[in-house]
Amino acid sequence: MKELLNSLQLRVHEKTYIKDPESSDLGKKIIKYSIILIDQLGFEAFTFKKLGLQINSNESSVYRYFENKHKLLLYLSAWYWAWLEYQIVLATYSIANPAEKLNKMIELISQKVELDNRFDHINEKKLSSIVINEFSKSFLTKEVDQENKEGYFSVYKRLIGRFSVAISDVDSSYPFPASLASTIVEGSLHQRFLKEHFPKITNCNDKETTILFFQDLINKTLVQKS
Amino acid sequence: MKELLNSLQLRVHEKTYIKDPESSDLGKKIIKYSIILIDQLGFEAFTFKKLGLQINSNESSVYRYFENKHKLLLYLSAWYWAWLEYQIVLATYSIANPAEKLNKMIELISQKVELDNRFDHINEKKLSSIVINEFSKSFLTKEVDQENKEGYFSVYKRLIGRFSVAISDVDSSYPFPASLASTIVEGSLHQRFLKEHFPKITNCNDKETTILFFQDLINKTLVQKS
DNA sequence: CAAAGTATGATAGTATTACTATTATATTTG
DNA sequence: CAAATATAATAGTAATACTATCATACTTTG
Repeated sequence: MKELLNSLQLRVHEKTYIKDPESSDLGKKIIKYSIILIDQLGFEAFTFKKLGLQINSNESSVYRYFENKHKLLLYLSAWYWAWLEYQIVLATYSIANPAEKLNKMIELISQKVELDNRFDHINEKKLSSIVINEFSKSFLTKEVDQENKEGYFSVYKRLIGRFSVAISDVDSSYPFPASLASTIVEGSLHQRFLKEHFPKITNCNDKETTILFFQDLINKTLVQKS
Repeated sequence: MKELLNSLQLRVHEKTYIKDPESSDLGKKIIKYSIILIDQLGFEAFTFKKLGLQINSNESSVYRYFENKHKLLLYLSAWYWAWLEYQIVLATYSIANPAEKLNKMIELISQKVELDNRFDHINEKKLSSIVINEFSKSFLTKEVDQENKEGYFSVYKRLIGRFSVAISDVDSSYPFPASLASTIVEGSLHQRFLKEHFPKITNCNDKETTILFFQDLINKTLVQKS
């Protein structure tokens, strides 16, 4: 089992890249240092030129992997959501009780991310910061409908779908499972942002409170079948 | 009363602008057409050059009012939140029952915006679209802490504070009033975005359902004092 | 092992953006 | 009418977001 996990590779929608970054050393370097640089500089100040400089490679070489930095952000986000989905599926697979399962899912999505050494070139902690700070920018665009149609957000939507199903499994009569699911997923990012930058408009101040807030929310909102 | 309202002018943090756009015809034209253009092109493709062209003025003239388009977005957002706050305060001032008051607040923040003809040069419908699509970009930056310290987000935070107080007025024992408040305000924007672009991950499909979703959420989450 | 193919690097070039600076002109005010 | 102020026009700069071309190095395969 552990060996299986060690050779794991997450599949990301192949339209996000021109050449698969997992297919070469340079590609992996691009991923590794783009995560470091975007986290450090922010998405706006990040450029392929700076990335090329950082990895002792060339701007033009980066362009052979990704069309532009927006597509790179789509790639990184998709990877993150796929990674989280994987964790969630694995950790909740064997939980039979629907309420317990949903609570576990909320814990996994709200908690502080820890490094996953199965993926050497990806710093999941920094990547989760990027998702918190930049993911919204990947869909708040004029091209969102076209890109959605082309499937760039399918992993993200599938994850929300899983929450939606888990919600309905707890309370099949609840009328807004999808909205509650998307509110929790988006909200978990937002509360973690507020914790860092606008502490006065959140009560979440550590790992525990963020989880408790959302668990309390669903436990009160949903009526458990007994 | 009506006359009073007609001469109304909302105050926006004076650091967002170099010269107050309300103080001249050109300034009002800049506001009016920046709303139209940002809504049309999206924030990324919007430039002061295009705006100058649109209003038969000059790029350099626009720069005399706003340092850059980011500050303009801060201005427009602050105006929107001040406007919404005003509506909410006015509409709920006389409601004594806390639960009824909070429900009304949620209605006002979740509903589709209608034109307010007291402000001739501002199209509130388009402005609300801008807030839905672009507001997050105004704080998801590396400069957020500095700008927050300088007060650019104070109206937004004050509005969330009002929700937080209203929540505690309904249920003083509820442990996460600020988080619930920020989740509702952010969520109301997010659900309206999803309704347009990701309908599969929301149950909100019209004005009513968005309001009902959030009202249902607080009515179940909060224990009313009876 | 040589030829061909592929990946990367280096350099140059373009259009656009996000400004700043300067000067000219028009309008307002004292 | 003079002075002050607002706006317009033009030019210029550095950076961005690419595209194109060519050279070179490394890899595969016949």
